[in-house]
Amino acid sequence: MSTRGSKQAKAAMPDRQSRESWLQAALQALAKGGIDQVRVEWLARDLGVTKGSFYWHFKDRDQFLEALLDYWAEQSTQTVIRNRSYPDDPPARIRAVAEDIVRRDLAGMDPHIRSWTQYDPRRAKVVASVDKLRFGFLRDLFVAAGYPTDEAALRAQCLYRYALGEQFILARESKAQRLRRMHTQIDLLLGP
Amino acid sequence: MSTRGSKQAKAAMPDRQSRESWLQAALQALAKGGIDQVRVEWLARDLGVTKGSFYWHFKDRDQFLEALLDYWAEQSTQTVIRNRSYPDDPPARIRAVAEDIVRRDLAGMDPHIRSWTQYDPRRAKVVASVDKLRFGFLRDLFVAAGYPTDEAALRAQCLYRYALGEQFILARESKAQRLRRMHTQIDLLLGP
DNA sequence: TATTGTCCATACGGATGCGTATGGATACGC
DNA sequence: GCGTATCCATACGCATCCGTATGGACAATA
Repeated sequence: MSTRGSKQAKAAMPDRQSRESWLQAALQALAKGGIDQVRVEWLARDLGVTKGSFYWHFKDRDQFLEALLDYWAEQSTQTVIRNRSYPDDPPARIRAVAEDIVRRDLAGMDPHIRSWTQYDPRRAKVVASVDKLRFGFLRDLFVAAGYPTDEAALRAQCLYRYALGEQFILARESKAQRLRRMHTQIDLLLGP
Repeated sequence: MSTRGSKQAKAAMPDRQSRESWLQAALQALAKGGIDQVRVEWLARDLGVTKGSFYWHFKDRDQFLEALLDYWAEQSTQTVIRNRSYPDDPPARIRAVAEDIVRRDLAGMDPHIRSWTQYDPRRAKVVASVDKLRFGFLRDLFVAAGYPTDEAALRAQCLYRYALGEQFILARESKAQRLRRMHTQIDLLLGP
């Protein structure tokens, strides 16, 4: 974690930030309180530096937010990619992917991301492409599990929205509870 | 619409605002771009008045946001209440409620509400109570449709999260498309 | 050691939005 | 018609945050 400089990372030079460390900090701030928690000076304080660093790495806040969205999209699709190389057991893979969605730290970020991007066509496009990728992957798994294409799409949509909605329900439940219920849910969707 | 004064509304006195007209405007702003679009001076501009009005009706912005959340909660649960007096055909009622959730103008507001309230325990509590009410209503319908309690809860959870997730998917689809797919979805959940 | 490149600190100007103070306008009871 | 209550306009101080300008610290290279 925390890719330090650009060329080498020897030992000294404390608190030198990289582009990515700023993005990482922003992602954490975003997860905590939405996009209006992503303030240049606050991130700087979190990182222990000043704005000077920020404006060296980025042109301005807008461009930074652009990069942030891309960063999120990349992180959010790695979940999918990583699960491509799973043993050839569709139901197990479905469970794995769904679990991954719940388990990741990125969980809980979606409401903020979507609230933020909803009314900006450019940004909405990025989110839509993430949705498309993740959904398509789920659908293919249902197809692989033996359902005809329509049926598979339907069930994938149900599961995807379930996983999404799961992040927005503010009930105080343990992760274990959530996972268990999601498993039951998947069993239902893998039924007849 | 636009409840005018407090006592009577004769003819003159243009642009007198009520508490509720402020809340209504705020709700619209919220739906458009999240909580940081709810700014006192912007709402004033929208309503054609100045801040003076705002600070007559409300103590400050915080108290106003408090009231706004309650206002949303009230609006969001009216959907449920209204459907309590529906003919005694559980599947039909399920469809009606689900449609209502999609159709209402409050649809699309949820991501903003949840992004806003997620990390504030007091506010999260309000949202949680709304969820509880709406979910409970759905679950009872599934029970009425003949499922045992666990099964009913499971299916209700699936449907509720589906309806929630539906608001967060930014895909460009018509309302008709969404409704049609939701119907198919419900058929799946009303299956064996 | 001198030089260059990388990264950050400091200090400032400007914009924006919150909250307050005060007075004005209109409607209503008497 | 007069006083009072209701509701809003105007103008101000204040804090916050963005972006820039400028110089300094440190490492790498020669």
